[in-house]
Amino acid sequence: MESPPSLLYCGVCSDTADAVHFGGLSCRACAAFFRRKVAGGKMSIGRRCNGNCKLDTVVSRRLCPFCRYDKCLRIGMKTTAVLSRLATVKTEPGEGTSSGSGWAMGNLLEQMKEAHRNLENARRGEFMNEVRALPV
DNA sequence: CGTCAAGGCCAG
DNA sequence: CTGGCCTTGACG
Ligand SMILES: [Zn+2]
Repeated sequence: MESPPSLLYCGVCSDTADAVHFGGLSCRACAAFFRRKVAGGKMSIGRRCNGNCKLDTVVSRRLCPFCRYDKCLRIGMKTTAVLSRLATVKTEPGEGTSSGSGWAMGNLLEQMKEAHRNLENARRGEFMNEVRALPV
């Protein structure tokens, strides 16, 4: 089948995504980046942006590795999905509110706040990492 | 059995 | 470090 590439677009760089990754629309690049950042915990960012960088293109996204990570969480990607395919956007156990996924509902804000909370934790961890990652 | 998503490894 | 392709696993 000539699978039409027009359907999924990366919410981070607007690149063509072949599928949804970690609960968020992302291209392989962003997915791999996210996974390596979370799963591996490696990568030296060494960038202290306030998160006001405008990541909209395939070029601006690579300028700020942290901003990309920031946007990744905002588009719906969650670190909990890394190393676990059974953690994406699914009806989380415990929430039996009729029908409806965790998203697109009243708890949408909850998800957004959760992502933002992760950002604070991530930024803090990144800050310590970049400070300690200083060579000599 | 088929499809979708994640993980791993490779190349630039 | 970034982007991509391939492979494997799980779920439907
Ligand atoms: Zn992307």
